[in-house]
Amino acid sequence: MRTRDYDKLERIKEAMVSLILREGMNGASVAKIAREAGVSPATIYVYYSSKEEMLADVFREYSHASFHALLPSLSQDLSGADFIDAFVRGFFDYSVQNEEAFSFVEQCSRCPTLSAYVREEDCCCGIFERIHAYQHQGIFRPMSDLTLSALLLAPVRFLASQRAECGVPEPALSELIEQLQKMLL
Amino acid sequence: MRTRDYDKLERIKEAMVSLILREGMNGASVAKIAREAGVSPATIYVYYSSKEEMLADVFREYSHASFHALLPSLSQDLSGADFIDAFVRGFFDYSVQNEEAFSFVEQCSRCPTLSAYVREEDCCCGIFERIHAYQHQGIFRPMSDLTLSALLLAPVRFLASQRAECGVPEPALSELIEQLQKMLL
Amino acid sequence: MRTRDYDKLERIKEAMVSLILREGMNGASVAKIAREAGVSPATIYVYYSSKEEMLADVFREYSHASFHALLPSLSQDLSGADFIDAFVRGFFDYSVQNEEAFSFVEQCSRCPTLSAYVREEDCCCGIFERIHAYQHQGIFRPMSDLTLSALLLAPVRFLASQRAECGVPEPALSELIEQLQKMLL
Amino acid sequence: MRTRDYDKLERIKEAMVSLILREGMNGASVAKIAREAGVSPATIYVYYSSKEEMLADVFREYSHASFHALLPSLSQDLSGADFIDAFVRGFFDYSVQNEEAFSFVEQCSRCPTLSAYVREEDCCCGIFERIHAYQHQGIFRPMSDLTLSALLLAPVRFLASQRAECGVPEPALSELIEQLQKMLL
DNA sequence: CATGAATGAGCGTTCATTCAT
DNA sequence: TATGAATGAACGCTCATTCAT
Repeated sequence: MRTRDYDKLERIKEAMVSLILREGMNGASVAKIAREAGVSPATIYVYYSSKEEMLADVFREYSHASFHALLPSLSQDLSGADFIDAFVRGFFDYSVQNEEAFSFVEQCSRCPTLSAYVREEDCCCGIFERIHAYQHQGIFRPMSDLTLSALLLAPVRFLASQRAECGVPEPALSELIEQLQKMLL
Repeated sequence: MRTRDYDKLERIKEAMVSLILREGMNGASVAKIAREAGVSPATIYVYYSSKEEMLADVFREYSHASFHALLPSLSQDLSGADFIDAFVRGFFDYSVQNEEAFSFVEQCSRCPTLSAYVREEDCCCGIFERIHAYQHQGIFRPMSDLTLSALLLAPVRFLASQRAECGVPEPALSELIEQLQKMLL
Repeated sequence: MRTRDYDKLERIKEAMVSLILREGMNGASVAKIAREAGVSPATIYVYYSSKEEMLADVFREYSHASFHALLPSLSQDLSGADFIDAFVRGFFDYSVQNEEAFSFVEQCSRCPTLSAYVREEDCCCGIFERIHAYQHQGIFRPMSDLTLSALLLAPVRFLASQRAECGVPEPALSELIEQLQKMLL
Repeated sequence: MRTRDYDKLERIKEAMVSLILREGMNGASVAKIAREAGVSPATIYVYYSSKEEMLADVFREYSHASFHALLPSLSQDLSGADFIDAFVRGFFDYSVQNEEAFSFVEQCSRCPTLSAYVREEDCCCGIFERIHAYQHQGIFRPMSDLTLSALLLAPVRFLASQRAECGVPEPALSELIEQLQKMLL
């Protein structure tokens, strides 16, 4: 059930990420966000104590969201290959469908003043726990988490970010999955 | 008539990327850049017609620079495995040594208003030509350029960006190289 | 929520015309206007969306004001000669007493980027209606509105603008009135 | 014979008045004037010690020019009526044909910081001498110079300034001449 | 004489934030 | 809670002018 105020907060967050997708971090001023959300600038300060806090909060929330959204589809009994397939496709699809949130998180995570607010390992811990389980079973090759992130997350994000320009044909995704399966299993 | 002082221009560029590394895109105002470069704000407009043009120009220049710097060390007669090793280490080391430029490019390429100014394939074409040669010889597995970028560039950039926080131990880099060799050859 | 302070707005307008009288259009910067009005520069943008809009708005308002102020003293039952006398003296006196507004309007109406905002015939229509009535009665000589403006308005404005330097002795005004009566009746 | 440098100075003056006609006094910056004249900003300071001096000088020059241009056509032996006709039409035509200079002078003469540089009576002295001669002969009615200016100059300038918008049909000019003849003779 | 480079000061405007209701 | 008004500071940029050649 959505209360009216929940709507207001939600509209503020959506206005912010939408503006940031369209105009970059510089284009998202408090006044513009408020106008786009249909509230007064002062209202934003009812929910957040500063713009930085707002950015950090939403950055945190959206950083976790993609992984949380993915978990249900990664049931425990998948084969290694199917797990990789499901994860890569799920992560990619989610990023594409939530383009605004994805672009927002990508921008925040490169920004020196914001990146410290979110530690990647806190976001994808659920996923990594499952991979660790696979590794203990000998299904996944042993590999540091950092390498895993570099190989599993970075390429998918890259493809998702290229989609707007290149369209990322299905083959590239399949090709990537195939290579990752070869590499990780 | 006074002649242009290209040392001044260089200081402007360095001030800009340095500020952006420390404070993010929002922190790099024209006034701050000028102060840090030891010039007047107006001087910046002798060399660039707008802040956006300045960002785009330097973004373009630094985007190419890392690949150009790499080319000499990628001699034609390397084995496939050595090529991957040289490229990954070279790319990583360059990114770490030129931390400011690397962070600047990373931020720009995520910014919707700037990313269009630089097309990745225009930057790394020299590298890709060599890989295509390897592919024709059957040394590299056939693979689309997009997939190649996703697998070769994105993970290394990821590790380079994590270095500040995690320190990226040598093992992770070796591990990555090993996996990439398996995958691409 | 705070309510708009129309006294503040009035001070802004007065500061603007006062500055423009003293220093010309170039001398009236937003910052100076704000300082003189005792408000923040940003406050001006609560009431006007740009400096140009502010100039145009006040130009429009003050252009109408002098004619509106005159109407009451031009009662319908004046003889032709008395009408001319009352109009000329009234228009002159108003211009002299509201020196700042008068100078402001004179400057704006000569400025190519502002003059289009105000059409003279929209300002003095009340006056011209009365003259048309006189003309229908055969009291005023038939004459195009343009000629009427040239003969009735332009000379009075000229005298008003000369006053600061020459002091415009009373005789000149009487002389003018006398000639105009001869000409128009 | 025009030397190259004379051309340069002339181009600067023309660029200035042209810009001021198109964009108003605020739109005519030294840089824009220089660009439009095809010279360097610094070159302007070879001829004038400051922008204010440039404005004042050209204001003075162009203020005199219209009256000087008129004198030849006002031969001594004209009848009073013909003199008025020749003067009004000549003054009007000159203002229309030299639209840029006319608009420039009109703007300068209303500007508090510039108007002091030019005294009207210094410009039209030649004309007024002739009128004084007519007055001594009893052809022109006795009248103060101020009133004369108000009646002869102001209305014509008014019509000239309206021309751009209203087109000032010939009739208005004839009508004005007729009235002025009635009044002054 | 003539120039493009260089500048400190100032431009019009918007910023993130707080005030008063 | 929610608001439009209000703001000092800062924004990107241009100004009139001077410098060095």
